[in-house]
Amino acid sequence: METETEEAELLALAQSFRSTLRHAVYLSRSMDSDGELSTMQMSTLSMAADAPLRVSRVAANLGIRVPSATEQIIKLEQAGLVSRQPDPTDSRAVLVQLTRTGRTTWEEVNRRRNARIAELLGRLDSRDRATLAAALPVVAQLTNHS
Amino acid sequence: METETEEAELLALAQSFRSTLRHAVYLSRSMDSDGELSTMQMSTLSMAADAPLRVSRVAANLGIRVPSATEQIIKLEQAGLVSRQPDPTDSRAVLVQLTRTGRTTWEEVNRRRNARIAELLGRLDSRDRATLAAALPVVAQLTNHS
DNA sequence: CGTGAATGTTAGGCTGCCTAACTATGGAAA
DNA sequence: TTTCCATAGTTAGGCAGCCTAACATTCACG
Repeated sequence: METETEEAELLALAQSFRSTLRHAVYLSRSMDSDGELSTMQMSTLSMAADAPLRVSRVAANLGIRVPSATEQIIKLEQAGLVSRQPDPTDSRAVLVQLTRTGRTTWEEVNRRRNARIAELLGRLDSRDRATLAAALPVVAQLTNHS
Repeated sequence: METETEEAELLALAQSFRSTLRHAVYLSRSMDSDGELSTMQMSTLSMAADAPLRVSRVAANLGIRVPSATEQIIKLEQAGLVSRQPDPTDSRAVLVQLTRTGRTTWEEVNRRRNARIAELLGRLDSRDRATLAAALPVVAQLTNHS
């Protein structure tokens, strides 16, 4: 029964994957705990850095509900990183956009976090780095499909 | 300047890695939202499944503070999945161990979540699966070193 | 002994998510 | 035009999970 061993291998991989997922979450949390801005807030700024967007778009991209997005956006607004303007083409909607301070802060935090991760990755030998790099798009594929 | 391009590549990889990390967290959150048990609670059960252990060990392994671990453990206790016994060798300490219900529940939830991830992984072609499998230990290495 | 370290628990607070209920605008159909 | 439903967002209230500070108990050592 070829399919049975395949199934077993798949389950074994799934278990390793889940375990690694925990590690990843752990790592992500430790990134957040520099106190600056949460990963979610950084993601929000990233989106707005490309172009102004609606609250509902932010919520969808973050995978959270609209009221939760509103909450986060209001915090970013109070921190002066983001502004909320009514959408001229639809006055029900609100456009979230980066302020100048928001952009510079975002760039700087981004730089710092990239450097921190780069430092971690730098400890790997180049073979491991290549392995990791190859796997990143696969993970992206996994989450996009679901 | 060879080292400069290396540095730039490392930063680029770091950026991709951070982005993928977000995806991973997203995926992990969606796993949790089946309502059953949180990933952290499952991890706690996993530890206790091996052998009874102290609250402080649970906290250390989960990367949280002792009071937070106490909180989670009490919830697991109230759910009947875990029992708290004073450590016979040190009556300050508390040993967390699985109840019979705890073990069967843990096994079943584990099975279900493995199956869910396996189903996701099954959609990948075998080449991508191999790439992913190769990268898992690298990620583990990353988080252990930090 | 007695004093400082170690182990947990309790109390109180914060963040981030949720649902339900509401306001206001848009759009289409009578 | 007017009515009515859908869409966009906010407000209110609640819950989970983390934190620090303060505490009780036990241990271990001088």
